[in-house]
Parts: sequence; C-alpha cells; structure tokens
Amino acid sequence: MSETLKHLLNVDRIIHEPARLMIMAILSATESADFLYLLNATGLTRGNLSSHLTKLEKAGYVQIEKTFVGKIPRTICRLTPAGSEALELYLNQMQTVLNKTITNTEKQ
Amino acid sequence: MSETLKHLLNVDRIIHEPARLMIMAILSATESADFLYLLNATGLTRGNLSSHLTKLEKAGYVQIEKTFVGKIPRTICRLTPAGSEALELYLNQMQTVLNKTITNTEKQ
DNA sequence: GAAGACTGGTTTGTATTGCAAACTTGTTTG
DNA sequence: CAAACAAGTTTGCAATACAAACCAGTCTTC
Repeated sequence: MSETLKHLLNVDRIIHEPARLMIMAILSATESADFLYLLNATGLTRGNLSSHLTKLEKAGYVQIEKTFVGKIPRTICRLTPAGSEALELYLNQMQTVLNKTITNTEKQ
Repeated sequence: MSETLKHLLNVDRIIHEPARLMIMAILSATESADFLYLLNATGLTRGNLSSHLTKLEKAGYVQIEKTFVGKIPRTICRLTPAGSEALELYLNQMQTVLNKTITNTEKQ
C-alpha cells in the first residue's frame, strides 16, 4: 500500500491546487468558457482567476484566446490536449489513493 | 455541478497537502506509528516529516508521544478523533468531486 | 578513551505559492 | 465630461514546503 501512497508525492501540483482543479474540471465539461463564466462558476476573485489561468496557460494546460465582442474584450479558455491528459492522469491517481485510504479507514 | 465543485475551495488545506495526506492515511490504517516507520513509509526527509507532524499536531489531528526505548528516543504518532473525522470528511469531499469530474470527462 | 559514525530528530533559510487589494485600459451612461 | 462600469492584470504580503544545516546523545572501533 505504501507504494500507492507514495505516488501522492508526485501528484501534479498545478492541478492539485483546488482553485485550478475547479477550473480544469469546468473546462473539461464545457469545452470552452469565457472569463466571466469561470468567474461566476468558481467563485474566485478576478485577480485569482486571472493568475491561475496564467499559470495553467504557462503549464500548457489551457489555451487562452483573446477576442472582442463588439468593443468589449473577451477571454476564451479551453483545455489543451495536454491539459485534459494531465487532468485525467491526476483524477486516476487521486481516485486510486482515495479508494485505498477509504477502505482502510473503514476497516477499523 | 458548480455547487459541488465550489466545495473544493473549502477543502481542508492541512490534509490536502500530499505529504500530510500520506501521513494521515498511514496513521488511519495503522493506529499508531513511530517516526522511523513514517519516514520509511512516506519517503519524506526527516526535516519535512518533522515539520508536517508538528503542523498536524498543532491542527489537533495527530497526537505525538515521546518516549524512550532503552536510551534511544522514540516518537509515536497516532490520529486523534478530530483527525480521523477530518480525514473522513476530506476523503468524502474529494471523492464526490472526483466522481463528478470523471463522469464529465468521460462524457466527451 | 577519544574520533568518528549513527540515531532521532529540530531549526533555519529560501524560494514558491495563493490570495486580496490596488491599478489599468477602455467603454458606457447620465 | 464626470462618474460608473467592464474585464482583466499587477503588486504586495503572509503562509507554505522543501532542503540543508544543526544538535544532543549513543555506539563502535582502534
């Protein structure tokens, strides 16, 4: 069991951060979303959303596209292939660890 | 779905840190463990293990007991009731979020 | 019996974060 | 044209997580 647990140390920290996991999860479900949608869906402040998005972009996990709708700027975000791959890997790892741990806690 | 996800922002950061989740998971399975056992089981350095344990102790999640075996000091750690409660809560929350997210990623 | 190695940790230093608040650039409204 | 609003970005700071240095005591070995 220890071996499974040790995977935790290598878990993707970019995704492990709750705020970013939320963002990734939303993007994985919606294909694409704009800044305001994410803002509302996550409950983050604009500042935090902005910096998390930048971090995800630098990691190559989301692609950020800036356009204008009329004269108002609009930021559209979508998961990259690398992003959804990384998300899937993260989910599987965590899932495995959680299951192991849960069955253990139940045992006693 | 958004509501479930937002729980992520309130997830217990003490437990969310991978190193500490490992420690908590091990303790929940073994009832009690000494420093060296944890050291080996987690693969952490002594310094990190020490400081994570202190943090868990301050949070009231583990109880740390120092004894001597012969002339050699020995540190025994066990989960407190508050600790195992917090762990269980964390596991349930994460489990829920992961399941939601996984079914969403599968949909596409 | 003293030099060095080992046990079992704790403390310190540093670089990275995550968050909130302030700022920016432009647009619309009264 | 002044004030309010939209859509973000940048800045400042306090809290972390890790590694490396340190420490107190014990054992070995020559």
